[in-house]
Amino acid sequence: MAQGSESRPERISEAEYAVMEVLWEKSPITAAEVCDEVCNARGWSLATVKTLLSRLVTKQAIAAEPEGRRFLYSPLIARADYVGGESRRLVDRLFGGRAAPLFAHLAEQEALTSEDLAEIEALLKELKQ
Amino acid sequence: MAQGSESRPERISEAEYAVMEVLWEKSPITAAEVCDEVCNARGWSLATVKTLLSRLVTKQAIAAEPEGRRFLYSPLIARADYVGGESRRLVDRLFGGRAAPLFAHLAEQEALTSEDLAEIEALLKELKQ
DNA sequence: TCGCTATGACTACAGGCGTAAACGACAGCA
DNA sequence: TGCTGTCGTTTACGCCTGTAGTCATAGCGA
Repeated sequence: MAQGSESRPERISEAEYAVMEVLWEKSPITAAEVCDEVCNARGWSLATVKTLLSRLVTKQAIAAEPEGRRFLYSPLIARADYVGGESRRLVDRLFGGRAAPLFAHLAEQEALTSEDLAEIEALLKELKQ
Repeated sequence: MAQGSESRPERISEAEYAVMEVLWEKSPITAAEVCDEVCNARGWSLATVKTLLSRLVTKQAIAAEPEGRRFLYSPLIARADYVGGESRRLVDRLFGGRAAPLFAHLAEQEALTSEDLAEIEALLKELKQ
């Protein structure tokens, strides 16, 4: 890890993640626009979204650029990075870093569609060459 | 929602999970024995372990059976259930329930050892018949 | 120019978590 | 029989999270 001190990705909570998803979908956007996307779905008020945005700014997960008298928010961390990090965390924590057991679990739970299987198979083929 | 009230698996926090791991490894055991296993590794005092055990009992994740004047604790939920649930949560939250993208991510991050690949391949073969 | 309105900052508060000390009961030893 | 050490229980407390209200303010329309 070493030098990555100020880039430390402070943990993003679940509510915050919902906001991030909107920004990843479309950015830069205003707080009101974010609210349009999630307030209904989650039963939030605009105030809640603003708080979450502030916290994300503090955590350096997003940037706020002044536009007139309001802000336009954009993600600072890539979706792939976050998702990758979380996946890794889970695999490390629950499966000792090994991906195969995770896969076995999903298979056991029948959480894998035949589509999934086909895609994974294709990926495997790709990885092997 | 309705009826599923008492079977609701209350969320287990990360610290609690560390305790669960000990119980899954060996049970029933006493609080002191749990402490032997984790206090050093996590820098906890016995008191902390006791608190976590109580909370787990409240959450009905473990059972406390009186033995003399102390308790022997045992897991009430299976490791596989917990692990499976958490995996599912992650896949749902981050990948819309699809396992293939998770797999793709792990592959991209080179989080897959060749061993993993072999195992997954074997599993795939099994699943296909 | 003056009040309305949209906007971010600040404040709030309850609940969960991490960590632990204090307390009270009790069993065993002296 | 009284002390002491061992248990589980209770209480504590600060931080993070979810959720939201209030405040000051800067423009915009009248």
